[in-house]
Amino acid sequence: MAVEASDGPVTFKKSSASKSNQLHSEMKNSDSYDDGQSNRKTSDVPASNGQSSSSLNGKASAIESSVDISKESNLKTYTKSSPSANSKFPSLGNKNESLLEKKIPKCDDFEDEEDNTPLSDIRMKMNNDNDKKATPNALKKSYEDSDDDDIPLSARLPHNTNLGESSSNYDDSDKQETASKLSVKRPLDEIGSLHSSGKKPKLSDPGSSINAKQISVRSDAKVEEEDDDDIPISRKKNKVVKLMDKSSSSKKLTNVAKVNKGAAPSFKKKEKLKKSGNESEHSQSTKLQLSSGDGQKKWTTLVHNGIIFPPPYNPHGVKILYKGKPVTLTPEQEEVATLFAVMRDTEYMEKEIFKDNFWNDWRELLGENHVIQNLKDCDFTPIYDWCQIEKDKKKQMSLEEKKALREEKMKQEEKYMWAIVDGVKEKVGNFRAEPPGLFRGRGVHPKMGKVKRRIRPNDVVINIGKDAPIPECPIPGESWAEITHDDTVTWLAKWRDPIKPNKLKMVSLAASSSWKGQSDKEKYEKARMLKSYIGNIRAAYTKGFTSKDITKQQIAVATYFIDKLALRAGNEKDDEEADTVGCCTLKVENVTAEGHNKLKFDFLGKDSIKYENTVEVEPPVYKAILKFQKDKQPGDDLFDKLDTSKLNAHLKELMPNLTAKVFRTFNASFTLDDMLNKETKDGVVAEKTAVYQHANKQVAIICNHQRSVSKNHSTQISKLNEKIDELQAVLKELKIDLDRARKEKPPLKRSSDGKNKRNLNPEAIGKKIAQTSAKIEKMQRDIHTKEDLKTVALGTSKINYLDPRITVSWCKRHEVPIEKIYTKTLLEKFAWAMDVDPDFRF
DNA sequence: CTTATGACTTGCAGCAAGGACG
DNA sequence: CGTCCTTGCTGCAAGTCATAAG
Repeated sequence: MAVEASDGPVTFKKSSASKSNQLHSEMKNSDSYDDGQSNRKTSDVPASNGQSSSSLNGKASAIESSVDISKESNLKTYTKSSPSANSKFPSLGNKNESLLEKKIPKCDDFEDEEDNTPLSDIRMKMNNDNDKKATPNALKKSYEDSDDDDIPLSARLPHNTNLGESSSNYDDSDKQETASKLSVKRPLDEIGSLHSSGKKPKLSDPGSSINAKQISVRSDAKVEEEDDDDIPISRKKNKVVKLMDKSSSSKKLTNVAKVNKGAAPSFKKKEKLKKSGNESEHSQSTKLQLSSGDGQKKWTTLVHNGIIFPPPYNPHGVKILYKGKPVTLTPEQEEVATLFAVMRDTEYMEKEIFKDNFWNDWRELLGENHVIQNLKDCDFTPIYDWCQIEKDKKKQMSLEEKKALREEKMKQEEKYMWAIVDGVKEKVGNFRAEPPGLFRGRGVHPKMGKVKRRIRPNDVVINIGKDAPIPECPIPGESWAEITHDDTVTWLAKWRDPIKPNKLKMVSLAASSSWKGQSDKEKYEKARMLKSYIGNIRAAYTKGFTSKDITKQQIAVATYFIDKLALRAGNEKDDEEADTVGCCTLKVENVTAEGHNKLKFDFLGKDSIKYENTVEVEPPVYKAILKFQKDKQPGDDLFDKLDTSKLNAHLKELMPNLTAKVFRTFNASFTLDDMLNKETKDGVVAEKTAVYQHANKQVAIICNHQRSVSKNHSTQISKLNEKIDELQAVLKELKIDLDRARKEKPPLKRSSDGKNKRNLNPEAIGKKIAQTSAKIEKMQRDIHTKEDLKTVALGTSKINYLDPRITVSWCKRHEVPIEKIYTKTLLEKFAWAMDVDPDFRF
């Protein structure tokens, strides 16, 4: 393959390759993918922030309740093979339209695009000049793609005709039918009625904090819903509630577990039985009918209980020392002092800005004429020690006590954990107001150390259905700032960030919710669409490299970077934030021309993560960069004629809804799909998951997802090495024993303790040798992967960039249990992708 | 147009729960 | 069967991008 593109202008050389070296030089060896060439460097992550947790934060871990159920449903869906997709993602119609009318799904852009895009010709042209030299997989692939670009889209993506509706289904011939037949999808109310003989379910459990006007409770309860149809809703509701409780019980857990692990691996190949009909039943949990468009109505009914606040500050009365003397503080002053005290052994304490900012804010609380006149003379040790003791006490608590505490918390929080959206119960993401704390920015942040004051109900705007009861304000005597009923947004509550007052903090549904699932899916569909446009786009920007119009030229080069290097767009930032850059905000000093068409990138990107990479670029790009840098200072903008909105406006001319970030998604998913399909061999599951991990790692490298090396990394490594040494010694002895045994001599005494060993026959010794060396090998592999991944973060791409359908379909094809790849929460998050066709390709 | 703001996604680190280990 | 380690999950900061406002 690859042939085709090889003559064109765009040289996507080692993009990923070069990047791969990016993280550490260590990994260069042994990694077949990092072939080379590129000059990667080690980037030392400036791991900025040592967070120490303040004891104030309660972290409640989200508990299983609903989880299990949904899991179950996933499995179900799974097993029964794909046909349910449609119902899961109902068309985007308006709830009010009759279902039947909706036969032809309304497609967003996707469909249209395809139709009117005259890609073919353009593409053809392109192919001829496409050049893709050492293209790394991703790009290479894309090139190939562009090759088939001449194939009429319709032919290429036959199934996608209805993208808007159900892109995931490749062959939905029958589904289609099904859909129109029982266009159950949709409106929950409708679904509700379906199941409940037309009445709107009423949720009126007095005990429950949520009173929904209409609830048909699907997702979680769906299991039983089916048999419940004739039960009066009110009762049903109770049942549902119960069910949910149950779900957290171990019983349910076990069931699920059984299903999973049992004889039926999650991804056994199944013949695809396509039944039409009854899928609607299962299509539950995700009814995504939201349209992607903005300003669109996102919901009809929305019921929730608002948010919960941290408990009020409980003064401990411990005094700090000022110039050696104890000072009594008011509770407010003490609270802030405590926030500072607990940060004693973080690296923030070495940062002057941090201390200055803290002092400024604290001083305000102390008042002008306070005894305490400077921070330097304050000794917070007493408070620090007190906190340590408290921490220890907590640690010492018995298991029961801890459990009781946790349950207590759960009980308090439970009502906040759920919202009912259009009758469907959904998990809420973060329903806790952020506790007060000292702001920790990442990198060199001008505001670090500022006091993040306590959020009160009066700061919080609640967004809720008109007919829903207004959540009771959890703090007596206070009240919400405002109640809105904005059905064009998906947040349930918001407040202004006290640190950056023009930033908002919002409470919305959890990642497993339909809202999130739907937009996630749309995101990946958009990226997939880019696949068919990419050839074109590359041709276009290649042409632009030499444009006389400097703006166009800059756009071309910027797009090239975004495509090739997966750079972020790079919005403008103000001085109140850490100084980081993205593509459009690159400074002259961030890119160095090193000769031979090599450009060295070196800058701090999002979260102040260092991006360091040297790449060979197209000669015209190289020239263009030299030109852009000419007559500028190091700190000047490289792309002075450009900003993200201009760039995105341009991208939109090339493909509908295209923006810069789509390239990251595209490159990531494409790479995964490509690598999985090239690398996966027959073998045991562990080998396959290793392939997956390897692909995942490449993606992480492309996206520059780093993590800081854990503090005890080196100790861990040396421990492993020690063990290996020990085993090696054992091995040596065994070999001697083997020799002797063959000569029928008894084994020597054990060197370690001088005791006698059992006299074994050669076979037995041979076996031991094999075992031991296997152990050694395994440990060596462990060390290797550990080193390999010590600065690479795989999670971010798995969560945000890799189309789960690639993973799921791959698992199905290769009989890898999906649980080997996705954790429980990820399975929930990706519920929408579980029933993908095994043949799905990105 | 430019700037501000709002809505929503992406990102790393820390923590705590769960698993491996001796 | 406690301790050490690993890992998943949450917290919240920091991006992107559309749009409203000036």
